[in-house]
Amino acid sequence: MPKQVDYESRRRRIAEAVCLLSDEHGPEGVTMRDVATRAEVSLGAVQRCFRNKEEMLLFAVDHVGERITERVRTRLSSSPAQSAATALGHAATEIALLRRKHRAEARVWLAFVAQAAVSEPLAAKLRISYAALQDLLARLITEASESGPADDDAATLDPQREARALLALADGLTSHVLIGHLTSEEAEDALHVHLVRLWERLPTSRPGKAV
Amino acid sequence: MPKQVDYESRRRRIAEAVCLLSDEHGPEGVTMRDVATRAEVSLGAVQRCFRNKEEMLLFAVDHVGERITERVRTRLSSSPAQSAATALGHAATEIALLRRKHRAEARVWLAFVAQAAVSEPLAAKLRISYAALQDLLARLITEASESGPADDDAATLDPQREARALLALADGLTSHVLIGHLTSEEAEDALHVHLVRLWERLPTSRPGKAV
DNA sequence: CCAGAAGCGATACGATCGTATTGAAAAAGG
DNA sequence: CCTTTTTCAATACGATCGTATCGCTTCTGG
Repeated sequence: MPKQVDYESRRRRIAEAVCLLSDEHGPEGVTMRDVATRAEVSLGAVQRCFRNKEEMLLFAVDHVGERITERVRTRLSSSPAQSAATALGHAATEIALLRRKHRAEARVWLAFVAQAAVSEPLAAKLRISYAALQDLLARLITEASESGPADDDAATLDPQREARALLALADGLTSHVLIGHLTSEEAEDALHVHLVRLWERLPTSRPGKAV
Repeated sequence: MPKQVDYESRRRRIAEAVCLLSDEHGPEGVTMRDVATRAEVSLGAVQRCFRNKEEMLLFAVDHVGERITERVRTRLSSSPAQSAATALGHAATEIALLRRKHRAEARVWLAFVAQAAVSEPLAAKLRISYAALQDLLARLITEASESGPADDDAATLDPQREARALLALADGLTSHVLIGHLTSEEAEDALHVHLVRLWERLPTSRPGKAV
């Protein structure tokens, strides 16, 4: 066989280029040629990595999804959760992609979400990422409510329900920041308020204050 | 002069076609030719109505924005607010575009939001619509909190802050429904819960139950 | 050592896009 | 009634897209 190339790393490299270009012109605005140029490979190389453009975009959205969920996870394990509540705050803030550093990632994500409303295979990929994020949030909420005193009264909070709302709020805030309707400070404030109210409803005795 | 045509009505007719096609293929996927066909006019007619494609898309997004805000307004005036709280519920549900009937409108809106993250003039248009919606929500929240007993204690709720969060939540829920991560029932439930908790914080004596 | 499979960059091709242009039809003014 | 101006539909044009194809290089298995 001929020169062996690491296809996996090349695909990732191309996915990075797709993200950079999607950030600039939207995912539909990226061309195979631009991707090749940005990834510093030939057009033919891109074609050999992916059968067609759609496959390339699908791979890229998977790539972004993994990066985001992974970053949330590392953020959680790095600050080893003084309390589940603060961990939840970190996770939510991370998901909202509010930091200016991650503005590009947020734009890419939003662009793919919009595209997914029209492309079912893309939507399927996104659902996987969203389900993972929601489960993660729900788990944190569960931990947070269990870390409190024994919850004597019956059902206090439905973690999945709370996670759904939190995830939707984070996503909505992110898009509003992206189009300039909100400043990132306003968005962060809204997220903060939401979390504080969530904690107030936890059966925990001490009214947590950390964020 | 030659045959006089009503340009304004034609522009609206074309905008409708743009919406229909954006719902199917995304706003970037619409072509001038398809728009002309769908609007049952010639390509030349479309060109005479709008200098170029971008102008056409901008007009279309304005059109959708007006339709949405107007529908929210009429919904409010039609059910003459037994209480400001129920009016707020109606408004939020309407904004979230959760009804299947308005799924297309929601898709169009989401598509334009994503596009706006890349196109500043489009973002400017969207900001206007969002500001109008947020103000409307804030006004309703204000009314709702004033309808209660004299709020003796100081600041109880910041209407603009609550409106921001509510709007973001509605938007996030809508997009999650669109990509199939949530059912419209789950989204409606999340919105409902959020509103109930909002009312619990109102200085109103009677813990309102209507939605 | 060498035949051949696999990877490579470059180019070609057909389709489709937005926009420009063209010539005929139509309505108002003199 | 005829000129003039506006509108119309249709076609032309250049650019750009995704994809297919084609030699040439490069490395491995026998």
